[in-house]
Amino acid sequence: MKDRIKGRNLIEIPDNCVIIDLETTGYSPEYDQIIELGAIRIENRVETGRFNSLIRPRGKIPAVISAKTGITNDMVADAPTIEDILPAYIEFIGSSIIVGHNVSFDINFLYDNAERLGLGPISNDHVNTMRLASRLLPDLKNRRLDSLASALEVPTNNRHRALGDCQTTADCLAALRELADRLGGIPEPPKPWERYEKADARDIVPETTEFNPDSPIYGRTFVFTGELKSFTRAEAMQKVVNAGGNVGNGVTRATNYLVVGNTDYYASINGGKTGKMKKAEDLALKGQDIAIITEDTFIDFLAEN
DNA sequence: TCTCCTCGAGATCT
DNA sequence: CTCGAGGAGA
Repeated sequence: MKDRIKGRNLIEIPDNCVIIDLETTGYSPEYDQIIELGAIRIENRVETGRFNSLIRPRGKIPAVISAKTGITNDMVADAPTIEDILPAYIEFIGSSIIVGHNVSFDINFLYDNAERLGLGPISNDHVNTMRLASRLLPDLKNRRLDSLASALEVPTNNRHRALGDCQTTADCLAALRELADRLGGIPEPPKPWERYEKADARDIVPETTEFNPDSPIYGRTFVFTGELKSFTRAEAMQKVVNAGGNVGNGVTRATNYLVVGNTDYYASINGGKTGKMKKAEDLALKGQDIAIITEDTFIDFLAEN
């Protein structure tokens, strides 16, 4: 891998920045070339200038790229070369914070071309709108620019042309700023354990409408305690409702089965029984149709479904 | 059960 | 970069 002395990757929504986008002949800064440069300067949240130029590469533009961008060999026949135009582009950017969608892609192309032409390292601090999207719109199905714009109700024009994508990114940045203001800031990324879905019985809904009435799970109400080995608690609850059973968070008069996972930790600090286990035993003594079963028995139930 | 870590895989850009 | 799996320690 190539070592680049780049600026800092910031998590913020700057009031002053330059939004950039490049069109290239491919994904590799080493083997592919820039065929269009675009930039929009933002000062105090207002556009104060833009830069746009097609670039004539050495050799031909691959057909797949022309299909994607609409940039053809004819269009760049009279365009300047990267050597002609890059100094002006870098001057336009100046020392501003650079903003872009997956901005490392664009910066890497700029960095390598600038280095090759003796124009010094591109060491500007930068903001990646894809990262902002992860923080502010964590439920997005994907983080492509189209999806981000759609979620933020930002119109997209001239997609896959440099200036068009700059404009889309600029509009998304403004919308993300509003969203951040509403949320009181940019949220921290979820901790690894926070990425797992919480096991709240009220959130579990069946994924099917066809149940087997002969299943030992059908029509019965399950509650879990301890740490399950074969699946998360949410997954186990899902399996129950998918088999026509019900789930609860705690042991009640409606509970038929208490499934016990690994309770070693509690066993080490308590009398070996969780509160749910004590309550289940209590209800069983009072004649309730409730049984305490192991995770293995529960798995057997699933197999009979 | 809660907290926190590492590792590999997948995503995104043209 | 983020996410999911899996494990360590309390």
